Amino acid sequence: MDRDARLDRLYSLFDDLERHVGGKRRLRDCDGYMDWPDRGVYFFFANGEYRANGDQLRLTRVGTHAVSEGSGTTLWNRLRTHRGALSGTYEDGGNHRGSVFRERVGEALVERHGLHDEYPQWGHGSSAGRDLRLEELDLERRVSDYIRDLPFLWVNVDDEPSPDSDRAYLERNVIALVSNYGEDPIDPRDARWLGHDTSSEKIRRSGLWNVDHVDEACDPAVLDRVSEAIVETDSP
DNA sequence: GAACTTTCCAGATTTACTCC
DNA sequence: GGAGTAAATCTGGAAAGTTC
Repeated sequence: MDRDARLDRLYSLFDDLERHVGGKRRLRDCDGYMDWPDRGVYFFFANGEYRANGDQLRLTRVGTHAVSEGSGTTLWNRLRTHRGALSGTYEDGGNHRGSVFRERVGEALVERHGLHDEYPQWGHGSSAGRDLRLEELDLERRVSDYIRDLPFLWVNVDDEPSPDSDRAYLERNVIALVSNYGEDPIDPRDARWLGHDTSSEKIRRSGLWNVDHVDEACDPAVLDRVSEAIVETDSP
């Protein structure tokens, strides 16, 4: 099976998954009281951007969590980090220093709109004080707007936290399969895709908001593992 | 050292249960 | 059904830990 055919099967599996869980969700419509699996892999799709075949939304980011021994982080814990704060001091903002997805989206917004002078510290360091975070709040809100509007799916993969977990395997190999980095592009990104403005060559060339695994080879067996995971996934 | 993930904690919110 | 209470869960925020 060539890469084209594998991608067709992957997206066909996403169609199955969507039917299985009752449709894609958006983070703006989700909360932690929904019945999320404790652990899993999530797939964000581009909003309004379709594959070359014209009827399937284009995958834009793959992620997971609990890939360290002993980790207790849940799937929702990770998703809400990407979603950002709903209320409080940083209402509708978030913390891009806790979510590389947020950081990369914000960085691309800075590039696209020439905001370097306004946000010189964006992405610098692993924490920031209150004053700096308030200065960055407007951009955090724009990032939240962008991410909360992306349709996403997830699969339940609840094995023990470890770098060798099934979650890590799925994440790594789905990224490797979809990535256009070093490949003849399949489903090339729309010219308006925000990721074209990031400084990360891996994001621009892979067509994904991912940096890790975009230049790796894909194990074809991952498609069977995705199929198995769909069966184990319930609607929240 | 940079990039990214996980942990911790205090306070807020929701749910479940009991009693009237 | 409504009020009160306890338990469970979620939240934002900050910083430490892990991996490469």
